[in-house]
Amino acid sequence: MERRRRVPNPLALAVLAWLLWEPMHPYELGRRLKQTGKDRHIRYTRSSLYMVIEQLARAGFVTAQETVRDSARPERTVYAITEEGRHEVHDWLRSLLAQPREEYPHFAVALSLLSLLPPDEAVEVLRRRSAALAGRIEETRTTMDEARADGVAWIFLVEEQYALALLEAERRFVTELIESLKQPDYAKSWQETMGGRA
Amino acid sequence: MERRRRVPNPLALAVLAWLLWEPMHPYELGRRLKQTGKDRHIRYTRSSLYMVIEQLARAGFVTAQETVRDSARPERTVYAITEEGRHEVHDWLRSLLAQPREEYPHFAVALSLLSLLPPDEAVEVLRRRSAALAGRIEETRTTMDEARADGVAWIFLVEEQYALALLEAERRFVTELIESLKQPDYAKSWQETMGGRA
DNA sequence: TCCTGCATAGTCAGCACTGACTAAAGGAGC
DNA sequence: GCTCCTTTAGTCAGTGCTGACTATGCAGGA
Repeated sequence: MERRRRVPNPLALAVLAWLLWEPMHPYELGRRLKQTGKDRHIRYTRSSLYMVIEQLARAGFVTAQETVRDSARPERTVYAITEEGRHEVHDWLRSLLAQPREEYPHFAVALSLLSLLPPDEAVEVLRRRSAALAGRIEETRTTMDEARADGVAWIFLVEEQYALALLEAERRFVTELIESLKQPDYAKSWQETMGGRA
Repeated sequence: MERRRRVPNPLALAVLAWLLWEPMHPYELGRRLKQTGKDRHIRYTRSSLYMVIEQLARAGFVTAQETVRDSARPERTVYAITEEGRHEVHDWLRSLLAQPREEYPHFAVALSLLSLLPPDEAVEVLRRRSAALAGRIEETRTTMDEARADGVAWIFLVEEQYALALLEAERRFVTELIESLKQPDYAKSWQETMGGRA
């Protein structure tokens, strides 16, 4: 199906995409990722950034162009994307968009063990989640509104729109789940099967 | 906020939960994870299972009980959960349920780069995704129906229900996105800004 | 009787990732 | 002109994870 990528870390895709624009040194890349808020959807730390760029260089997707010593700053290596790198971006992007991947949200694991908790405790923690989700939904909406007010086109906000859709779906799910757990027959059957545990 | 877990891998939570039931050897644990389909929501391979159990033992959440040499099979070490382990399961479970974590779905990264693709190409790949999503939705529904027919209680299917809710939300999102991309003014503005690239 | 394939059970080398550290320059405050 | 904090820029040790490998028993066919 999907052949394994030479550098599977999604951070690598973002790096390649920025280098499509112009050559840059790692620190600059990191700054742009932060500034444009793209780091909200990618697991990003400075050390992993350097690691990933090293891997990209080994794979031949980028090349070290020059080592600049601007005035007196620590020296910075500027990287440029290669032809192979350009190809990789497009191929990877198409495949990520076309094929849903198995994702493993932590919440799903927790849900599969929900029966371990007494019903009232389960309801309590899920209420806390619901409130937290409401907060995130609010935040995301604000971010998007502000961006739109700054004239950012909708196409550059699709990933936020997607995050919002998922958050809202999860919130609906949690709300319904809480209702189900509050039914007296659930409490009863839980007592019968799990009540006598250590 | 959330203090870091000694063994953060979610597979560890599943392992501890099974050991709550009775002591077991690693291979047996793996078999049960597969049989009950819990491996669909956890990143699971045999090697990571052994690694995780080793980590749990170091952390004091499980202890090696005995090394059995049943007839002639390779010897198997049986592990039991400790008091600390029991505590960890409940604490971890509660915190996973109560606090939404930052998840980093690959699709979000891809979406943030959607503007790189020509509109008609974007529409084409997203249509493929939509079809794939429909397939998964169908599969999940079937799995759940079969389980229910076998008398499995709803509480043991919540994680599937959750997966279904997310899949359906994503499908709706993709459908709407395709419609937006098909608008002639998007093609026009894409031509203007991106048309003249390499 | 031998061979092949499959299920059981576990090990390990190599690489990826993270948190913590280094180090120099710029600027604020006194 | 001195001190201290922040920003810029990058390194590295330690640990975690994955794919590929090892090894044994057993069933069934030729």
